[in-house]
Amino acid sequence: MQSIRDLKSNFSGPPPPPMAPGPDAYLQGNIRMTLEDTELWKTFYEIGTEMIITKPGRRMFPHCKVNLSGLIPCAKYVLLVDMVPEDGFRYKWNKKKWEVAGKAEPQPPCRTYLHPDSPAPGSHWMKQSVSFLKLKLTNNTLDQHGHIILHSMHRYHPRFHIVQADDLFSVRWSVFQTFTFPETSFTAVTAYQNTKITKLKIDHNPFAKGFRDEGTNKKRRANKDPSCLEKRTKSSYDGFDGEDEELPKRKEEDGVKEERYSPWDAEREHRVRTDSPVGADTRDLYSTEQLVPTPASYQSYRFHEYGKSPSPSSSIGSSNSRSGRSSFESRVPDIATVPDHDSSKPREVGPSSCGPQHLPGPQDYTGVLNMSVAQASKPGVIGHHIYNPYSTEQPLGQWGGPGPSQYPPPHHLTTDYTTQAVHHSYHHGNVAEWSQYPLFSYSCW
DNA sequence: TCCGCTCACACGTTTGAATGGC
DNA sequence: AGCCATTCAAACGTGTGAGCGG
Repeated sequence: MQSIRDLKSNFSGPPPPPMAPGPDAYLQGNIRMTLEDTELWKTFYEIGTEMIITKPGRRMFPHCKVNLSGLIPCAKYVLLVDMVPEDGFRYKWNKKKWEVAGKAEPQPPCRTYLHPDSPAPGSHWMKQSVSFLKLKLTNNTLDQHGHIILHSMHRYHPRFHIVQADDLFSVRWSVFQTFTFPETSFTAVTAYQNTKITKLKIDHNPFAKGFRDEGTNKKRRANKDPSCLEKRTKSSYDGFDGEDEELPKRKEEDGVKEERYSPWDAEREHRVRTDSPVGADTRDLYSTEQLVPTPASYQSYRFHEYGKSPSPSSSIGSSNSRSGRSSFESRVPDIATVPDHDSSKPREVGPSSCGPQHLPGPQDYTGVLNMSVAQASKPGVIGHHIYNPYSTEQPLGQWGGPGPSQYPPPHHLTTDYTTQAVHHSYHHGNVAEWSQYPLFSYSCW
């Protein structure tokens, strides 16, 4: 786990460089990704972000929104997000802080969320921030809607992947550039544990406006027994003396206060001393870039110096993604996307140096990528295959030690094709083992 | 008894179809 | 006929709190 001090230095680092790179920036493969709403994310992170997971699926708040630069304007890219366990533990909320409550449960089926605009030209991704608003988290391991499946009381962080690929067919042959942001890590919960998080969510999430104190939601509260209301108000905000004005005020403070990490203090120390079920010796496999076989010439411009990354967590991590190539060839990713494909939103159609751009509408990759292009909510469209996480091809237990059939030779990535390893934009002390959390579930390739 | 999970609920936001004016 | 702005209802997203089960 990254130390608090390290984190602080990351948070208080220099402001990101301008998003518009120089004309030759992309020639150097200098793809950059910055997280939006970092102040908000940090505010949550300082307290210990929690994300509700429900059976039907719940959006994240704050939701993931990133800015991209350094892409080749006319080359097409696919954007993906998956969730990676922070460690191998299950947690419990004990009064005012999180504590380790044992080993993690077997990892649920690995899901990857495909941004609905994918694939789209680099100019499309760079012209405005890219939002993953509709990404949903669920604890339903039988989920058929393509939501990302997580375990409650476990910690995760989102991982963003940029793949240069003309279509989803060729994703598997392309180079992945992977980005993570330490402040986006969170604990998946079925009900909020830390009342400070509840209040933060209510204060910042417009959908929760009805629960704010400012005079709204009178009807609901009026129906409550005053004593209960008092009790709730007292307990809910216990220890959180910040009123609405506090947050903007805090933004003006420089850096991050160490004491705000208190929810994790004990746990952090514990984890440093405790062996992760996934093993600690592979932590340096947590690479920024996950490489998939591709012609060498194709890669030449894609590798870059990550020290320049504008990520708030930019630091030099380590190492190559090592992999066996045997598994990627026969598997396809389980890619999830939102049911309501945003194909109706304005697309990149204006003139550009790339010539006319036609962003594809929803495409039917069924049978090719085995993706749940989650039209599940639309009767009549669901006819095609929807990924079954519990098919015989994928038993549970990814974490506890996958069987050979489940995880054929170490990785689907091979050093044979990696011209160069690129460091991750940050390094946790005990991040989940990379090999255990491939971009795409092995069951899907 | 404790703890985690599910569900119904009330409330607010978002979305898109319908309508009317120009 | 076409465009734009407004209205309105349905769908959706949210946290709450009671109840259930291990």
